[in-house]
Order: sequence, then C-alpha cells, then structure tokens
Amino acid sequence: MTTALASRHSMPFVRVELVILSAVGDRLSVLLGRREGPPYAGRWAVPGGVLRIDLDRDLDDAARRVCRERLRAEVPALRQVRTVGGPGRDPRAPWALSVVYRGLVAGVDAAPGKRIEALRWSPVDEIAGERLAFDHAQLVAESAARLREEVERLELPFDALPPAFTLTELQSHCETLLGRALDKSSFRRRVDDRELLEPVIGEMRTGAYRPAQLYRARKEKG
Amino acid sequence: MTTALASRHSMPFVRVELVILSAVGDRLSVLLGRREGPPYAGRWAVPGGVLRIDLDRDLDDAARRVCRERLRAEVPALRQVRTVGGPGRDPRAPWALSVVYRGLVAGVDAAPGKRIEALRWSPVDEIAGERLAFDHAQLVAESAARLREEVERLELPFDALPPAFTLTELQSHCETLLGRALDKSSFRRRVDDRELLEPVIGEMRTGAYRPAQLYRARKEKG
DNA sequence: TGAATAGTGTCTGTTAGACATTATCCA
DNA sequence: TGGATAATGTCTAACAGACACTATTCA
Repeated sequence: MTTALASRHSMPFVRVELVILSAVGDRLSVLLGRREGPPYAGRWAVPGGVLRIDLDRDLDDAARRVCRERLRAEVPALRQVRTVGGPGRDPRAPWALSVVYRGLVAGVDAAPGKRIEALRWSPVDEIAGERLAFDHAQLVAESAARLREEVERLELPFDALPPAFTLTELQSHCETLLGRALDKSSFRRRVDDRELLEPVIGEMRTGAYRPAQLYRARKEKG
Repeated sequence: MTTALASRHSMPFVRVELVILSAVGDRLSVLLGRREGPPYAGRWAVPGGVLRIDLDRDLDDAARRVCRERLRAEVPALRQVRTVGGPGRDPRAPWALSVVYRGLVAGVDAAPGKRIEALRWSPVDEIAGERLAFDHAQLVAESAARLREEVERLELPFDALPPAFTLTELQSHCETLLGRALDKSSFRRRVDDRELLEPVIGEMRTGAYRPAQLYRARKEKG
C-alpha cells in the first residue's frame, strides 16, 4: 500500500436528498415526489439528485441546485441533517452515499421538476404507512425529529414565516411543527426573554376583533 | 437529460476523517498525526482515509476500519458529526468529500498506522494556533463543540471511562471535557435524577482517606 | 352587550447553582 | 486529633407550565 490517489479506488454514487418540511393544514408534512422511472417507479420518495462536481462549489450549494432543478423553487434554511451510505441502498450503484438536507418552507410553491411525476405533501407522522422508496422513511423521521428539537429550543422557523407576524401566528405555527399545544403565556415569556423578536412599530394586524402587534425577527439573532 | 446513472457524472473523492478526542492531563485534546507524504507533508492533521466501497458496509463501518488502519486501535463511540465537501479541499482530487466522525477514548493506546509518521495529542482549545492541514481545524472545533454539548446535557462519556468509577472521577472527567468546573452537589443530583448509574454493590475505591462508592453505567440508559 | 381575540398576571413545581454541613477514612 | 476526601442538606434564583384575568375590537 502506498499513496491513496483519488483514482485508485472506486468511489460511491453520491447524492443529495431533500427533506422539505412545511406546516400544511395543522400538520407537519413532508414534500414527496412520485418517481417517474426505475428504480421504485411510481413509488413516493423524497426529492434528490446526483452531486455534480462540475457545478457544485460545496454541499450546501449542491442542495440548493437540486432544489431548483427538482422543485423549481428556492428554499432558504436548508440544513444538513446527516449522511448515510452503504451497498444496497440504491440499485443503480454498488455503493450509494446520500447527504441529507432538510428545508422548511411556508407555502406550497413548488412545481414538479426534472424526473418527478407529481408532488404531494404527506404528514410526517404518517410516513410509517407510506412505504417510501429507498430508506427515505428513516431520513424523513430523522429530519423531522431534528426540526422539532430546534423548535423546542425556540430556534424559531423564520424562514417559513412572513416578514412580519403576530405572536399568535408564530405560536400557532410552532404548534403545528411540534404537533402539540403550547401555553400562550409561557410561550410569549420565553420568546421575550430571549429577545428574538422586535415589534414592527405602528404596524398591527387588523383582522377581526382586537388588532395584534406585528413582530419581525431581530437580525442579530437566529 | 434522462436517467442519472452512477456512471454519467464524475464522483468526488470520498474520505472519512476521524476527530479522536480524549481527556489528556486536564484538557480536552485531539489526536493529530503528522503527514508522511504530500499534500501537506510534515504538517499535522486529523487521521482519515478513503472510503472503500469494496470493504465498508456503511459509513460507521468505514470509520471503524480507518480507525484500525491508521491508529491500530478500536474506538467505540464513533459518531458522525457532519459532512463537508467542495473543490479545493484536497489537492489530490478536483472535488473532495469528507464524512467527519468523532471518537472519545480514555487512554493513549493508539500507535501510528499506515502513512502516519507520528501521533500527538493537542488541546482542542489551542488548535487555532496549530495550522492544521486541509480544513481540519474547523472540523476539530465542530467536533469538540458537539461533544461538549452532549456532556452538558449529561450524555455521559462512558466509553472513555473504566467499567467502574467513583462519582468524583466521573465529575472530574466531565470537567476536563467541558473545560470548566462543575458543582459537586448539583452534578450528583442531576446524575441521580436521570438514573444513569447503578452502584456496584460492595465495591469501593479504597484510596487515601474515605473510600468512595463505585458505579457503572446502567445498560438501559445511554 | 357579548363574542372573539390579544395580552398580562399569579401561582406552583421543577431544576440547578452556590455553599455549608456531616460522614468516614488515614496518618 | 486533624487533614483529606466522600456524601448530603439547605437556600435561592431561574424557568416554565397551568390557568385565570384584563384589554380591545367588532357585530
């Protein structure tokens, strides 16, 4: 054994998989695409794509490109979850490695892109019965768990919120992501103590009944 | 564009890097190896190796193999930290992807393995001045930060502890990993509340002065 | 005025840090 | 007996959940 050059060993099939999450109705849901061709043709899977070393400057960049190509959408807040790999994960290659990213979006503004027949939102708590292609059920479960941990720690989902929002809207959104109710007083106190928000002075949401103060994320905070 | 086969696109150079941490003296330190050959010959770096799709059944398996080959040691508690990639990371390849694992060990039982001239422990809080090869300084910083978060949450470093230990030894070890002092009473109460340990009945550490109860990790806990 | 939503106040239990105190061993 | 270490107890502050209460708007 001497020097290990890049060319001495076969390299794995490297992909990026996107677990795009959103609050749909009142459930945390994941964006699934129906696979147009084999393998697993007709089955639902998380969108993903091959790493392109001629195009991608790093992994975050690869995730953004795959997002544009598959979903025709820009998704901020793409975060790496983890990397899985092994033989038998993907019949197209003897050894497949996938870097998993999760995204969080507000609306359903994606359109089926390359090699995706249809898109659909599915509640993450029902993916066990979805029979997703590959090992995607596990990837979705892990990504959703990670997101929920972040929201529990009050890392607020600003990327999935409008530029200005009321505290009730913020709380309601967090409740949907977490899948559980939050206490209003406690929630407001915790948000306030951490100085995560600043009021948009003068601006109020004037819907039915009493108007509500609008807030936005403080830039210096997460 | 049609089907993306594994062979249609060039794949990156895929490696596994090992950030092996340990409490050396009273400082959290990282195991560095001096590079025998180019690139960065003579510079210090974290040990790592190329993914072998003919040998490795998954990424955890690859990390264990690289650990055996480079360090001639078995390291339990190898955990994936994150994956980095991009052009320019490694002059041996146009695009290099590294899956970073961190390990935690008790003693310095490793010996220089393949393609490593010498091994050395360096305090993680001084890596800024070490001028490590590649982007390894950042990888070490991230791995140490993640370990410290876990210890703060009282995910105890059982893999770096003897089978039985006193509470003082456990606390002292955690203090070294964290780089800060912990309150004895509070530490014991927190450990106790979580039911992480069980006493080794009858067994005491009988050093100087008052003997101390020995404990071991409860199997059902982390 | 009453329904609906926005916003605040109070109580309580849990947790953990700070620090004192007791317990047990050896020289 | 005194020094050193082990183990426990007490006080307090911070924090968050539960829940009641006030405030403001519209029909």
